[in-house]
Amino acid sequence: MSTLRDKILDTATDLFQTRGINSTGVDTIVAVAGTTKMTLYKYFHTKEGLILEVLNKSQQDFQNWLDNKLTNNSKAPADKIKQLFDFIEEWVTSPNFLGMGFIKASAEFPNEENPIHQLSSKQSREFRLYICKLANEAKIKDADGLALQLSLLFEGAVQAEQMKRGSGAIKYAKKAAKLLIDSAIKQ
Amino acid sequence: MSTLRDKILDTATDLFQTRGINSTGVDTIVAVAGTTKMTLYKYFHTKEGLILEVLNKSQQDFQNWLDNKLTNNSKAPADKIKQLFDFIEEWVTSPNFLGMGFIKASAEFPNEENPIHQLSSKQSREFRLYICKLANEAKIKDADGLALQLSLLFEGAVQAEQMKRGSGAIKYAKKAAKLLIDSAIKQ
DNA sequence: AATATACTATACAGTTCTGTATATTATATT
DNA sequence: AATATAATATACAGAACTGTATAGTATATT
Repeated sequence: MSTLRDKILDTATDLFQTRGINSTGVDTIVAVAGTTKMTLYKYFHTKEGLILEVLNKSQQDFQNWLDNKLTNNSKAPADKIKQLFDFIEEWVTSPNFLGMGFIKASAEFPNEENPIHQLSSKQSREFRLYICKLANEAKIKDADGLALQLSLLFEGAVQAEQMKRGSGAIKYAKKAAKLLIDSAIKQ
Repeated sequence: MSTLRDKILDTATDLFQTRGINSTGVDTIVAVAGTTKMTLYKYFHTKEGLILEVLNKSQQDFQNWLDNKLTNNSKAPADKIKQLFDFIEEWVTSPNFLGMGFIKASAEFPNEENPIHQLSSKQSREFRLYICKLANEAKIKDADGLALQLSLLFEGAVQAEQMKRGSGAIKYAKKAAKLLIDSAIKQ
């Protein structure tokens, strides 16, 4: 129920996204969150622990948001995968959008042995499996293949948007996704 | 003619890719390169200057390699764009592959005001324009749109491969590219 | 032989970083 | 009223970081 813990988590999430993880010191985090290091280290034993929690929460928030959007708006199971990129567009073009946590984290921690890298990799895999579930529900034959292709488009579009806000890349990713989905349905 | 300058540049390129840019100190670079900081700072006035040169050289090397592959193997201009992802696959699956410099750099320096971020963004744009040139030579109507889509697939596939080596993502990116190119040709 | 050039060795200034130790204050709970 | 809990304030250890100052060496060039 500690609101201070959440405040630290939210502040770190924002600073990591806007300044980078390695470029954000714990001193900055507590200063912006309006608390002290003692409190930060009480809740998160190490900076690495904080980073891992930030990544986990960000991913959960995104997945929950997306899943709610899909289940509330799609009637038939086949509609879900067709609407996927509509909601991704909504997410990417939102003024609050700051990028995808696991994409940036994996770049900052390129070593595959690193726990942060491993979590990023796991989150990427889980998101692909989520798309795969949608493809299976839509009775698509090569669900694995389509899911991988769509996840590539997704990560590419997010990457493009991270590099240059308002790039409009998501519009074309949407078109490409439509084409790939239609082609996969026909098979 | 200075071979020591090149040695520093090559060492930094490797360390930045394998350990991350912010996680690699100049002390580490000179130790691995077998020289001293005085020499490094003689050739590269700041660490930022070194980073910018590393990014520039990496991108030039990649673009030259790709362009040579395409001009040596493709007879008709329309073949070039069709073979693009064959050579990208060759590049990505090579044992020397360590990722795409500008993708990682833009994640480590997310601020759009930062010179390193700006160079990354410029390199991404230039690569897309290169694909666009190929699409135009192949007389594709919506060359801009196709180029953007292919660059998204490219960046997504590289991102996937950076996260997990041997992910096989490039195989499916190739299939998706084929589909998108065929669809763009028909229009 | 004298001199310029390239490089090395080393020490250090000044900052920033993670993480901890210590002491104090405010707020609930019993 | 007494006591546990939560948070603050502050200082600091110890390491790592960028960048520079100083002095010395090795190799060409004139």
